[in-house]
Amino acid sequence: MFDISNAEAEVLNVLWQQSPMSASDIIERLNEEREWHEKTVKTLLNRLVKKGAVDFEKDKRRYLYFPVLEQSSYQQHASQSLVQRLFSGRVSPLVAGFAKNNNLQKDDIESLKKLISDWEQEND
Amino acid sequence: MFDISNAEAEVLNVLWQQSPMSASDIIERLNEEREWHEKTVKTLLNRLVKKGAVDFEKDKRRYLYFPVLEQSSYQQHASQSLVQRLFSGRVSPLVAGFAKNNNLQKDDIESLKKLISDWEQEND
DNA sequence: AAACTACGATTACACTCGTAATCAAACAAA
DNA sequence: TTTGTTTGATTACGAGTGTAATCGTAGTTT
Repeated sequence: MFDISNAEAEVLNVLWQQSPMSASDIIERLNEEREWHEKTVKTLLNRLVKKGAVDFEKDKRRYLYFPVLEQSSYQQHASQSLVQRLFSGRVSPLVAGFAKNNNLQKDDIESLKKLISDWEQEND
Repeated sequence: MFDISNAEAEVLNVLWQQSPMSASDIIERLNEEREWHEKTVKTLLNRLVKKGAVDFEKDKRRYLYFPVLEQSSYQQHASQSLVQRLFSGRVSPLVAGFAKNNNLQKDDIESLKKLISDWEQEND
Protein backbone atom coordinates (compact mmCIF):
# COMPACT_ATOMS: atom_id res chain seq x y z
CA MET A 1 0.00 0.00 0.00
CA PHE A 2 1.03 3.65 -0.34
CA ASP A 3 2.69 5.25 2.64
CA ILE A 4 0.91 8.10 4.32
CA SER A 5 3.07 10.55 6.22
CA ASN A 6 1.98 12.03 9.52
CA ALA A 7 1.16 15.41 8.09
CA GLU A 8 -0.80 13.79 5.30
CA ALA A 9 -2.72 11.72 7.81
CA GLU A 10 -3.91 14.84 9.57
CA VAL A 11 -5.40 16.09 6.36
CA LEU A 12 -7.04 12.74 5.76
CA ASN A 13 -8.50 12.88 9.24
CA VAL A 14 -10.43 15.96 8.32
CA LEU A 15 -11.76 14.35 5.17
CA TRP A 16 -12.77 11.25 7.06
CA GLN A 17 -14.93 13.36 9.32
CA GLN A 18 -16.55 15.17 6.45
CA SER A 19 -16.32 15.02 2.68
CA PRO A 20 -16.20 16.26 0.04
CA MET A 21 -14.58 19.50 1.08
CA SER A 22 -12.91 22.33 -0.76
CA ALA A 23 -9.28 23.09 -0.04
CA SER A 24 -10.12 26.29 1.75
CA ASP A 25 -12.61 24.54 4.02
CA ILE A 26 -10.06 21.88 4.82
CA ILE A 27 -7.52 24.54 5.63
CA GLU A 28 -9.93 26.37 7.86
CA ARG A 29 -10.85 23.19 9.67
CA LEU A 30 -7.24 22.18 10.18
CA ASN A 31 -6.34 25.57 11.55
CA GLU A 32 -8.78 25.21 14.38
CA GLU A 33 -6.20 22.85 15.80
CA ARG A 34 -2.84 23.47 14.19
CA GLU A 35 -1.11 26.32 12.43
CA TRP A 36 -0.51 25.43 8.84
CA HIS A 37 0.12 27.72 5.95
CA GLU A 38 -2.40 27.49 3.16
CA LYS A 39 0.32 26.43 0.73
CA THR A 40 1.39 23.63 2.99
CA VAL A 41 -2.04 22.10 3.06
CA LYS A 42 -2.35 22.40 -0.71
CA THR A 43 0.89 20.51 -1.08
CA LEU A 44 -0.32 17.79 1.23
CA LEU A 45 -3.56 17.48 -0.70
CA ASN A 46 -1.62 17.20 -3.90
CA ARG A 47 0.57 14.48 -2.53
CA LEU A 48 -2.43 12.57 -1.24
CA VAL A 49 -4.04 12.76 -4.65
CA LYS A 50 -0.84 11.64 -6.30
CA LYS A 51 -0.67 8.69 -3.92
CA GLY A 52 -4.23 7.76 -4.70
CA ALA A 53 -5.42 8.21 -1.13
CA VAL A 54 -7.61 11.16 -2.02
CA ASP A 55 -9.49 12.16 -5.13
CA PHE A 56 -11.57 15.17 -6.12
CA GLU A 57 -14.33 16.33 -8.36
CA LYS A 58 -14.32 19.72 -9.98
CA ASP A 59 -16.79 22.32 -8.91
CA LYS A 60 -15.91 24.87 -11.62
CA ARG A 61 -12.70 26.48 -10.40
CA ARG A 62 -12.47 24.66 -7.10
CA TYR A 63 -11.81 21.06 -6.37
CA LEU A 64 -13.90 19.15 -3.91
CA TYR A 65 -11.71 16.57 -2.24
CA PHE A 66 -12.79 13.27 -0.77
CA PRO A 67 -10.94 10.29 0.65
CA VAL A 68 -10.42 7.16 -1.38
CA LEU A 69 -8.46 5.33 1.27
CA GLU A 70 -10.86 4.23 3.97
CA GLN A 71 -10.15 5.22 7.52
CA SER A 72 -10.61 1.70 8.80
CA SER A 73 -8.13 0.30 6.29
CA TYR A 74 -5.60 2.84 7.28
CA GLN A 75 -6.14 2.27 10.99
CA GLN A 76 -5.95 -1.44 10.48
CA HIS A 77 -2.79 -1.29 8.46
CA ALA A 78 -0.99 1.15 10.71
CA SER A 79 -1.86 -0.51 13.99
CA GLN A 80 -1.12 -3.94 12.60
CA SER A 81 2.33 -2.92 11.53
CA LEU A 82 3.15 -1.09 14.74
CA VAL A 83 2.10 -4.04 16.87
CA GLN A 84 4.15 -6.26 14.64
CA ARG A 85 7.28 -4.16 14.97
CA LEU A 86 6.99 -3.41 18.66
CA PHE A 87 5.40 -6.49 20.14
CA SER A 88 5.94 -9.23 17.57
CA GLY A 89 2.31 -9.04 16.60
CA ARG A 90 0.75 -9.55 20.02
CA VAL A 91 -1.68 -6.85 20.99
CA SER A 92 -2.01 -7.59 24.69
CA PRO A 93 1.41 -6.22 25.67
CA LEU A 94 0.40 -2.94 24.13
CA VAL A 95 -2.72 -2.85 26.22
CA ALA A 96 -0.66 -3.81 29.24
CA GLY A 97 1.47 -0.76 28.66
CA PHE A 98 -1.59 1.42 28.65
CA ALA A 99 -2.80 -0.19 31.84
CA LYS A 100 0.48 0.36 33.59
CA ASN A 101 0.52 4.00 32.63
CA ASN A 102 -3.03 4.55 33.72
CA ASN A 103 -4.22 5.22 30.25
CA LEU A 104 -7.26 3.03 30.47
CA GLN A 105 -10.66 4.53 31.15
CA LYS A 106 -13.68 2.81 32.54
CA ASP A 107 -15.33 2.62 29.16
CA ASP A 108 -12.20 1.26 27.59
CA ILE A 109 -12.52 -1.56 30.04
CA GLU A 110 -16.18 -2.00 29.22
CA SER A 111 -15.43 -2.15 25.49
CA LEU A 112 -12.68 -4.65 26.04
CA LYS A 113 -14.92 -6.87 28.11
CA LYS A 114 -17.49 -6.84 25.38
CA LEU A 115 -14.89 -7.60 22.75
CA ILE A 116 -13.69 -10.51 24.76
CA SER A 117 -17.06 -12.04 25.35
CA ASP A 118 -17.93 -11.66 21.68
CA TRP A 119 -14.71 -13.28 20.73
CA GLU A 120 -15.32 -16.16 23.08
CA GLN A 121 -18.80 -16.58 21.72
CA GLU A 122 -17.39 -17.03 18.26
CA ASN A 123 -14.12 -18.79 18.81
CA ASP A 124 -14.63 -21.12 21.65
CA MET B 1 12.20 12.71 22.55
CA PHE B 2 14.44 11.68 19.69
CA ASP B 3 12.81 9.95 16.75
CA ILE B 4 13.87 6.43 15.97
CA SER B 5 13.47 5.31 12.39
CA ASN B 6 12.29 1.83 11.51
CA ALA B 7 15.71 0.64 10.45
CA GLU B 8 17.24 2.05 13.59
CA ALA B 9 14.61 0.29 15.69
CA GLU B 10 15.65 -3.05 14.26
CA VAL B 11 19.17 -2.47 15.42
CA LEU B 12 17.93 -1.44 18.83
CA ASN B 13 15.89 -4.60 19.00
CA VAL B 14 19.04 -6.65 18.85
CA LEU B 15 20.66 -4.63 21.58
CA TRP B 16 17.60 -4.95 23.76
CA GLN B 17 17.89 -8.70 23.57
CA GLN B 18 21.56 -8.67 24.42
CA SER B 19 24.16 -6.04 25.24
CA PRO B 20 26.79 -4.86 25.05
CA MET B 21 27.67 -6.13 21.62
CA SER B 22 30.33 -5.31 19.08
CA ALA B 23 29.30 -4.00 15.70
CA SER B 24 30.25 -7.19 13.96
CA ASP B 25 28.20 -9.30 16.35
CA ILE B 26 25.23 -7.03 15.84
CA ILE B 27 25.63 -7.33 12.11
CA GLU B 28 25.82 -11.08 12.30
CA ARG B 29 22.77 -11.26 14.48
CA LEU B 30 20.77 -8.96 12.22
CA ASN B 31 21.67 -10.96 9.17
CA GLU B 32 20.06 -14.06 10.56
CA GLU B 33 16.83 -12.32 9.67
CA ARG B 34 17.48 -9.58 7.15
CA GLU B 35 20.05 -8.79 4.53
CA TRP B 36 21.95 -5.70 5.48
CA HIS B 37 25.31 -4.55 4.31
CA GLU B 38 27.87 -4.11 7.03
CA LYS B 39 28.22 -0.44 6.19
CA THR B 40 24.53 0.07 6.53
CA VAL B 41 24.44 -1.25 10.05
CA LYS B 42 27.45 0.86 11.01
CA THR B 43 25.63 3.92 9.78
CA LEU B 44 22.57 3.03 11.80
CA LEU B 45 24.66 2.50 14.91
CA ASN B 46 26.28 5.86 14.39
CA ARG B 47 22.96 7.58 14.04
CA LEU B 48 21.64 5.89 17.14
CA VAL B 49 24.66 7.05 19.10
CA LYS B 50 24.28 10.56 17.74
CA LYS B 51 20.65 10.55 18.80
CA GLY B 52 21.58 9.38 22.26
CA ALA B 53 19.60 6.15 22.03
CA VAL B 54 22.71 4.01 22.12
CA ASP B 55 26.12 4.43 23.69
CA PHE B 56 29.31 2.39 23.69
CA GLU B 57 32.44 1.66 25.64
CA LYS B 58 35.74 1.06 23.98
CA ASP B 59 37.30 -2.34 23.99
CA LYS B 60 40.61 -1.30 22.44
CA ARG B 61 39.89 -1.03 18.73
CA ARG B 62 36.28 -2.13 18.87
CA TYR B 63 33.29 -0.43 20.36
CA LEU B 64 30.87 -2.34 22.51
CA TYR B 65 27.44 -0.88 22.00
CA PHE B 66 24.56 -0.88 24.47
CA PRO B 67 21.14 0.74 24.51
CA VAL B 68 20.48 3.85 26.52
CA LEU B 69 16.87 4.18 25.49
CA GLU B 70 14.88 1.52 27.30
CA GLN B 71 12.72 -0.79 25.30
CA SER B 72 9.69 -0.19 27.47
CA SER B 73 9.99 3.58 27.11
CA TYR B 74 10.19 3.25 23.40
CA GLN B 75 7.26 0.88 23.22
CA GLN B 76 5.27 3.09 25.50
CA HIS B 77 6.02 6.23 23.57
CA ALA B 78 5.42 4.74 20.15
CA SER B 79 2.18 2.97 20.99
CA GLN B 80 0.89 5.95 22.91
CA SER B 81 1.43 8.26 19.99
CA LEU B 82 -0.02 5.89 17.43
CA VAL B 83 -3.15 5.36 19.48
CA GLN B 84 -3.38 9.09 19.92
CA ARG B 85 -3.12 9.80 16.22
CA LEU B 86 -5.33 6.99 15.01
CA PHE B 87 -7.91 6.57 17.71
CA SER B 88 -7.87 9.83 19.66
CA GLY B 89 -6.10 8.10 22.48
CA ARG B 90 -8.54 5.25 23.07
CA VAL B 91 -6.99 1.84 22.96
CA SER B 92 -10.10 -0.30 22.70
CA PRO B 93 -10.86 0.55 19.06
CA LEU B 94 -7.43 -0.71 18.18
CA VAL B 95 -8.10 -3.99 19.88
CA ALA B 96 -11.48 -4.10 18.17
CA GLY B 97 -9.70 -3.90 14.84
CA PHE B 98 -7.55 -6.84 15.75
CA ALA B 99 -10.59 -8.79 16.82
CA LYS B 100 -12.41 -8.09 13.60
CA ASN B 101 -9.45 -9.24 11.56
CA ASN B 102 -9.01 -12.38 13.55
CA ASN B 103 -5.69 -11.29 14.92
CA LEU B 104 -6.43 -12.28 18.47
CA GLN B 105 -5.13 -15.54 19.86
CA LYS B 106 -6.45 -17.44 22.79
CA ASP B 107 -3.62 -16.29 25.02
CA ASP B 108 -4.11 -12.70 23.96
CA ILE B 109 -7.60 -13.08 25.29
CA GLU B 110 -6.31 -14.61 28.48
CA SER B 111 -3.85 -11.78 29.01
CA LEU B 112 -6.51 -9.21 28.38
CA LYS B 113 -8.85 -10.83 30.86
CA LYS B 114 -6.15 -10.75 33.47
CA LEU B 115 -5.35 -7.12 32.72
CA ILE B 116 -8.96 -6.22 33.09
CA SER B 117 -9.48 -7.96 36.37
CA ASP B 118 -6.31 -6.42 37.75
CA TRP B 119 -7.44 -3.03 36.61
CA GLU B 120 -10.81 -3.48 38.23
CA GLN B 121 -9.16 -4.63 41.43
CA GLU B 122 -7.26 -1.37 41.56
CA ASN B 123 -9.61 1.17 40.10
CA ASP B 124 -13.04 0.21 41.15
C1' DA C 1 -9.92 46.40 -20.74
C1' DA C 2 -6.57 46.43 -16.99
C1' DA C 3 -5.44 45.16 -12.64
C1' DC C 4 -6.24 42.15 -9.05
C1' DT C 5 -7.37 37.78 -6.81
C1' DA C 6 -8.17 32.96 -5.90
C1' DC C 7 -6.87 28.35 -7.23
C1' DG C 8 -4.38 24.49 -8.56
C1' DA C 9 0.39 23.16 -10.58
C1' DT C 10 5.10 23.41 -10.33
C1' DT C 11 9.31 24.30 -8.05
C1' DA C 12 12.18 24.92 -3.78
C1' DC C 13 14.88 23.58 -0.04
C1' DA C 14 16.71 21.78 4.12
C1' DC C 15 16.34 17.50 6.67
C1' DT C 16 15.64 12.53 7.46
C1' DC C 17 16.07 7.73 5.86
C1' DG C 18 17.69 3.69 3.61
C1' DT C 19 21.55 2.11 1.70
C1' DA C 20 26.17 2.29 1.01
C1' DA C 21 31.12 3.75 -0.50
C1' DT C 22 35.31 6.09 0.73
C1' DC C 23 38.72 7.80 4.22
C1' DA C 24 41.82 7.46 7.97
C1' DA C 25 44.01 5.19 11.50
C1' DA C 26 45.40 1.21 14.10
C1' DC C 27 46.73 -3.56 13.94
C1' DA C 28 48.19 -7.87 11.79
C1' DA C 29 50.80 -10.34 8.40
C1' DA C 30 54.63 -11.04 5.39
C1' DT D 1 59.02 -2.24 7.21
C1' DT D 2 55.78 -2.43 3.64
C1' DT D 3 51.24 -4.24 2.73
C1' DG D 4 46.92 -5.69 3.81
C1' DT D 5 42.86 -5.73 6.91
C1' DT D 6 39.59 -4.25 10.35
C1' DT D 7 37.02 -0.65 12.44
C1' DG D 8 35.00 3.57 13.24
C1' DA D 9 34.27 8.42 10.87
C1' DT D 10 32.96 10.98 7.09
C1' DT D 11 30.76 11.59 2.79
C1' DA D 12 27.22 10.25 -0.81
C1' DC D 13 22.95 10.18 -2.90
C1' DG D 14 18.24 9.51 -4.35
C1' DA D 15 13.48 9.32 -2.29
C1' DG D 16 10.33 11.12 1.05
C1' DT D 17 8.79 14.97 4.35
C1' DG D 18 7.61 19.34 6.33
C1' DT D 19 7.07 23.67 5.01
C1' DA D 20 6.43 26.83 1.82
C1' DA D 21 7.06 30.34 -2.49
C1' DT D 22 6.36 31.14 -7.31
C1' DC D 23 3.90 30.43 -11.80
C1' DG D 24 0.00 30.27 -14.84
C1' DT D 25 -4.59 30.96 -15.55
C1' DA D 26 -9.48 31.60 -14.92
C1' DG D 27 -12.54 34.68 -12.64
C1' DT D 28 -13.56 39.33 -10.20
C1' DT D 29 -13.26 44.19 -9.53
C1' DT D 30 -12.67 48.88 -11.10
